[in-house]
Amino acid sequence: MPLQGDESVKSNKHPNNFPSADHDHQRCVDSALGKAESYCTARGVRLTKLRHRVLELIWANHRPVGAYDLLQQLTLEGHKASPPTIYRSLDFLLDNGLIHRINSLNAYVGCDHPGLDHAAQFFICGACGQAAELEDTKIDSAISGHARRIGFCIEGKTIEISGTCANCQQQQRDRQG
Amino acid sequence: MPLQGDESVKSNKHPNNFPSADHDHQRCVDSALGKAESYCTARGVRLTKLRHRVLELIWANHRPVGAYDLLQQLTLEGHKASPPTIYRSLDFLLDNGLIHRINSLNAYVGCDHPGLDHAAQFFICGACGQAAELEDTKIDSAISGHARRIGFCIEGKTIEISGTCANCQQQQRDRQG
DNA sequence: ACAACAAATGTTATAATATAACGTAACATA
DNA sequence: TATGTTACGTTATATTATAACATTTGTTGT
Repeated sequence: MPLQGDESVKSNKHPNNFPSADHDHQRCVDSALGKAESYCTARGVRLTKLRHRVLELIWANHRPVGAYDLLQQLTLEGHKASPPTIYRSLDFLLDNGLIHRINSLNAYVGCDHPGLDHAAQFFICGACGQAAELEDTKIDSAISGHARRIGFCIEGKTIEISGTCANCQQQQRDRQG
Repeated sequence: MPLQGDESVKSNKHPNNFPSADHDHQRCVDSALGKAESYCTARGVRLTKLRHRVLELIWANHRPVGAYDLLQQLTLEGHKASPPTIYRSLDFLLDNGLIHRINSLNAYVGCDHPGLDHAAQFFICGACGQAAELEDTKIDSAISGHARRIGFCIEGKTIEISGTCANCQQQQRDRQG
């Protein structure tokens, strides 16, 4: 049986949408920040030092993070910030599609593919706290279809599914026996 | 051509899910409150005077209403209420499926069919402020299907589509042309 | 380089939403 | 009617977000 590629190379593609605990997260961060930089350059908007740092803090992991958590982080780093500082950065990042707001958590999470006008859908694990962004065309077209039938003109979508991800379910089974 | 039923009888069934401005709203209220009462009796939980009144206030129209708006209403009625009062009633109503919370608005809206374990989906019109609850099985099965494929165990769903309803689009066209 | 304007950030105060903690009253049941 | 439970009252405070205005930083034209 031939080798099917080098299995020792950790992939950042997560077949179940949730990153494993041991994935190379630095690659996620580098990729996201890199894309953000080129995207802002291309659009002629300024990813300032502050905005860059806030985005980086949001990308600390795959968990949605609250505005005041970010504020605290900045403060720990010696940046004497107040709420408007962080909310303005969040607004910029939201406007430019670099992050998403999770309404059910009042929290913010990084977006991997800025700029695309994508209908974000989130699966959010209550156990590990991670949020997986997807763009399932079936979900999207089911919604668009319904909107069309009732003549509703869509402007924004909030699709947030909470529950337990496959990884955490497995861990819970392991723990129980 | 034969008559196709009495068209002078106003129906509370709204083909596009959004109630028309002139619908007989008292029927919505009576129906909802009636169902709530029997549902609570059946389940052996107490729809107290306060809870009943809060539910009634929420059903004042089809617009999601904020906790502090309800509080103000109660206060105007001479009930010296403070936030915990209203939030406890809201919690009760939420727990018993008599209302839903609209996460994207931090607001609460009445539910027409309590008790059913239904996956609520909302279309929310930014023009008239009304929210239409639906249960589109295609949307729901698209989400369930995706969850199954990634092994995600669903606990709760937030599906809130914002935009403009057909009625309001028509009004906007009338106004312009 | 400099003036003039625009964009971003700093700063103070406050709004809006929600909960903790503990005391009192109402209700249910034996 | 004693007893326990459920609901409600009350005070204080937590959490999330924005308004308004001052200052700094960056950009552009000259």
